[in-house]
Amino acid sequence: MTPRLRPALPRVDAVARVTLQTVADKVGVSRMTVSNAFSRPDQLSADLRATILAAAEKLGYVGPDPAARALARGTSGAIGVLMTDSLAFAFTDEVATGFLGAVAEELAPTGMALTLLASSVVGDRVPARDVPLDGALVYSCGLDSASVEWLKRRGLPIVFVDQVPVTGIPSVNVDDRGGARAAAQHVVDLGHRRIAVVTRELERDDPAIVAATLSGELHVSHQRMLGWTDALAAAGIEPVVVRESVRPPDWASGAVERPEQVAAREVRAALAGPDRPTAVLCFSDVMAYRVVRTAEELGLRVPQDLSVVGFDDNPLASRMTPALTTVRQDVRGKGAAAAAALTAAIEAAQSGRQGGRARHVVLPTELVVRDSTAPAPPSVGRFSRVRR
Amino acid sequence: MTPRLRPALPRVDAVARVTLQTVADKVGVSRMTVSNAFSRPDQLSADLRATILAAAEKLGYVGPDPAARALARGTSGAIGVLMTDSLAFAFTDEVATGFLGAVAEELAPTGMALTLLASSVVGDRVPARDVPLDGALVYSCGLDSASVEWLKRRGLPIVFVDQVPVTGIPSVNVDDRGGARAAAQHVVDLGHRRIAVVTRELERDDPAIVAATLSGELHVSHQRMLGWTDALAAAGIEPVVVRESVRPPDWASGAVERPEQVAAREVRAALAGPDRPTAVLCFSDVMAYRVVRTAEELGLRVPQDLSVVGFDDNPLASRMTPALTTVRQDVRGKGAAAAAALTAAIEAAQSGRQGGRARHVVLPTELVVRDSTAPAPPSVGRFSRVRR
DNA sequence: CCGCCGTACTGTATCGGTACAGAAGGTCGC
DNA sequence: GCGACCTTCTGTACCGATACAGTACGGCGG
Repeated sequence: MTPRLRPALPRVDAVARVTLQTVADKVGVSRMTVSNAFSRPDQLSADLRATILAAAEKLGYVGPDPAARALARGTSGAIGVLMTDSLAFAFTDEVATGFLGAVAEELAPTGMALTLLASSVVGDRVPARDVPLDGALVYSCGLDSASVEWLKRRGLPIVFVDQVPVTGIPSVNVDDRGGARAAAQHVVDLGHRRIAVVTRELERDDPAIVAATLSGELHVSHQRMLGWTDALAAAGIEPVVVRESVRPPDWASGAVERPEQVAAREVRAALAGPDRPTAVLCFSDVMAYRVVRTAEELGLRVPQDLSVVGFDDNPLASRMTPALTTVRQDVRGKGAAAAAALTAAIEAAQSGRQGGRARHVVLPTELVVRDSTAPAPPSVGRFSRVRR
Repeated sequence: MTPRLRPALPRVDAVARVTLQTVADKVGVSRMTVSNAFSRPDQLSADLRATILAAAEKLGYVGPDPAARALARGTSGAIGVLMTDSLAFAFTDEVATGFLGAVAEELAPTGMALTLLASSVVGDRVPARDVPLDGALVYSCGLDSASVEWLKRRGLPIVFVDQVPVTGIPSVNVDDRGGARAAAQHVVDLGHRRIAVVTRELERDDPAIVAATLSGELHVSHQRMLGWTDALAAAGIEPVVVRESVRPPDWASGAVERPEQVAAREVRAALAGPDRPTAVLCFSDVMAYRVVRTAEELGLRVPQDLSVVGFDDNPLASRMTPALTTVRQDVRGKGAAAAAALTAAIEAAQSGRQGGRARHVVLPTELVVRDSTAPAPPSVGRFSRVRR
């Protein structure tokens, strides 16, 4: 009964559509004058403008159609943010909300709207390709880089955030490596020698993962790993590594556990052994939170038996018990910088300037010591021995 | 030096713009065929399509321009959410993030983007009027209703959330009045007789506030107030009312306090008197949190000296100490219902049906008793006497 | 009285596509 | 051998505006 397959829109012309022309005919002026009445009031006399506006009101004309205006002007008034597959992430993860809140605040004075783009593809809809936009932020995107490609190909002004910097594209990053190094050095300084690292999947056999790592899709994970090993290697320590998959569970193939459940199981196994680590460095505060809970379930006290360090300084870190030692990144500063860089790029593009060299911003990180780290417990277990 | 005043976009035609026509000329087919190659692959032979795609690639054609497509098809692939003035609110308030997260999840299978619209007006940019959209959610908008008017006038499919229902426009609400009634009844049942209410500004002399209340801009505040007084009046109790302004501080006029600071001062005054209330009903959990902190500063114990009830069941409510007694609303359910209603309305509009009567959904609320409420303390003070 | 200028409005050419109704040519059934 | 029919393309007519280069005209200085 209902013609579903056609994507087109058989307009609802109960009342034949009212356009500039309708109004122009009614008043007896040119279409252009009506356009000016709405968009460039200084171009016509106040009297005529009033007449036109009145006629428009009577006819039910509501002003220039946004889509037509976007086409003619070449501007749509919206800025995109390309996110990980799930849009809900933008509202769920406290680090993401902090970042986006700052972006929104920075954008407020420009009067632009903020369009959240999923990087997933549904049917033949690809938001990054199909939605009218003036520019976009690419924020810590997952494996699915097709959408990033689309944004680039469209020639939109874009800014990379938490992605590997690329020449020609402005980027905003955080000193992930330095922060991770400080975290690792911290536990080393506390005397820990058996140390585990819990992070996102990295450098596995899966070609897609390797490619993603190399191409910078997993840039942040990579940098933090480098930072940890900087400090650990210098101390002659080889960490135990637990990796959490970055792929969503493939329910169809019989995988019934979510990635974090799998990781939790592995963490539990690592913490249960006789040579269990005495310190754990985590990719994020959320992961650290799970590690602390797992440790508690195993009867381990944090920090007496196990030290745990997170990353991000998520609000969760100071809220949880024990308060988490972590590496703070200035999430809001990152958002503000990204938004500023993007508006600058958009303005440059619109004013014809080819833009003066893309800047690459790297914001500092800072170790925040709280209650989840303590000196290494006196050695126990047959392999334990403090070196030096 | 730089032509700043012109809003127009002097195209960056370093390379003359590549369009369908360019490709068509190159391949020697009609423009329409190239369009079909990209948008309706079933309309031409695989061979020709491959040829066209190859030529397009070589010429640097990236696919149909979103703005032009939006105009021609009448669809932009984005759904708007009109928010309170500050967009940052969308990422700051935990109730809002819960709602929007659910909206995003419900929208995911449609492949639509989510555009956040500030209701403020910057210069001559009015997002609600200027951004191409397929439909919009109007979420608990503040005083500034001009943007709502724009959405309505554009004839977009819209859904009201936490606004007063209007015939012809689908709406999703929560049983605010019933929830507030339950909250009030709860403290009455606990024996409280001196009760305060902390809410948003309502029914003041300011004509704008009155208008906003009547027109439903402050619908939620109004309903909750009605619910409280339902129960309190039945018990013969007249509450003390503290109102928090809904207007942002007018720094220019010398107001140096934020509305919540002003309210905090008034709450403090109310709680400091000899006939201080023994229970406080709050518009939101966030307000309740502040009341608890203020009480503590005054040396009052919650709940022994003062019972406090919130509203929303914000995650904050179960996180704080003492855990907050509150009225739970199903924020995620609200988001899912709103998104579903909107997609239905959009489909109806696109398929030409005039849509079968706008539905008005009201979701239930539920009193959640935690640790911030207790029986009224034995009466003290000269006016105290338990009635009945 | 003439040329110059500013104001107010108009004409034309896009902006870059899509929808829909053909047209051309080949296949199939009888 | 001929018409129905399918596949594959094409032509035309929009979608609803804006930009820019005029044109018309009244006032003003010389």
